[in-house]
Amino acid sequence: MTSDLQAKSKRPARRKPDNRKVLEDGSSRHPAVEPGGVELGDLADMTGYALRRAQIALFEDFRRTVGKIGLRPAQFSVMIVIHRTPGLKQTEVANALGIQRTNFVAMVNELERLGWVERRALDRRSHALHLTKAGQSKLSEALAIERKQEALYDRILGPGERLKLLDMLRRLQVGIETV
Amino acid sequence: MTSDLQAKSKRPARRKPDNRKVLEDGSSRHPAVEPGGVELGDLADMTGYALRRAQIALFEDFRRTVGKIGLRPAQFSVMIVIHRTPGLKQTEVANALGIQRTNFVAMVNELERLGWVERRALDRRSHALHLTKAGQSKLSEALAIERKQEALYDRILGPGERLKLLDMLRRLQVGIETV
DNA sequence: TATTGTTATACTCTATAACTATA
DNA sequence: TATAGTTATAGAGTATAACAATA
Repeated sequence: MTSDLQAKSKRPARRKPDNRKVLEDGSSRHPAVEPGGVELGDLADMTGYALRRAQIALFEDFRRTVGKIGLRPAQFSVMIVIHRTPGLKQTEVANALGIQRTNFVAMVNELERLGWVERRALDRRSHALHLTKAGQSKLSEALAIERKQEALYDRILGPGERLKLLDMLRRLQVGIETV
Repeated sequence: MTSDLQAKSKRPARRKPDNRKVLEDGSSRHPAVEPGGVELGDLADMTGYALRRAQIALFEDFRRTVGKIGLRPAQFSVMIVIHRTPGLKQTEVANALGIQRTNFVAMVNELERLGWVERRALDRRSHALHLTKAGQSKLSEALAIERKQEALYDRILGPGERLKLLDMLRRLQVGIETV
């Protein structure tokens, strides 16, 4: 799967035959091929690409499940943080989640409009964020649904594997951010 | 880390003290805390969130490195597929990468404008995509940089772990998409 | 009739600059 | 002077509908 790029490959004109190997050991060595039968080439071995496709799949799964009760992923994450530590300021929540405070304003506006979050004046320039009763019950619903999906991921990956995945993802993220 | 949500927690007013445990075994049990010291709560154990943050970190890394020579992630992926199988039609490449053909038009326009990709008429309604010489050398440069980053990810994760991560990501993606 | 490429459009997410009022 | 919130704005990325030309 290395790329002899500059080698001016005397490649047959178009669409080379499908030589994909089926490995003997039955391990899930990727097919490196998408539905249409088109090969992904070097892309199939790249961490960032695998990460992107998996993340898209999980977000779509979120929208299909938790999304059914009207929560988007970002809103869900905000409500979890506020529930965990009531009274945080907007900037604190935004920073914790990697959201810019300028984009966070509209988000809180919408969550307030939906009646799930409220701003309480801390002093005259900062707001403490809290979940309303409705927000707490909405979050509770969402967490229950999400827990079921995590169970699905557990079954897909096999025993103990999901926790290993979480650990690797965090190590990778932290490792890259601190280089 | 379970959420006693409906339990109407008689939680102390604000900002509970930092009770995070440092595990004895030195394993990388996540801190569940972001830079500002704000806890992520249930979010810290969710696959989708870990995936999202890791993916953002890797894309930023991509922009810092491969991005330096003027390629964005999506352009990179398109050029890899075209290089792997020259002569594919627009729709084929777009499908393989999960891009809608309607959004793919502007992408190919830009890649053509940059002189890296060319459309060749197959018949009078479909175009075969090919890399130009400049496109091949640009891709070659990009692949070399990307390979170095993969080596970094290898070092961060430890021996053999990156391949295990790739395998888990693909199994998770396929598992979710085929439910 | 189905396919291929295309335009137009809209919505979300994200990024930057600049402003206000407060501490 | 620095901070918290805000507005305006622009750019990606992504989604749908509709259309023309062609197979």
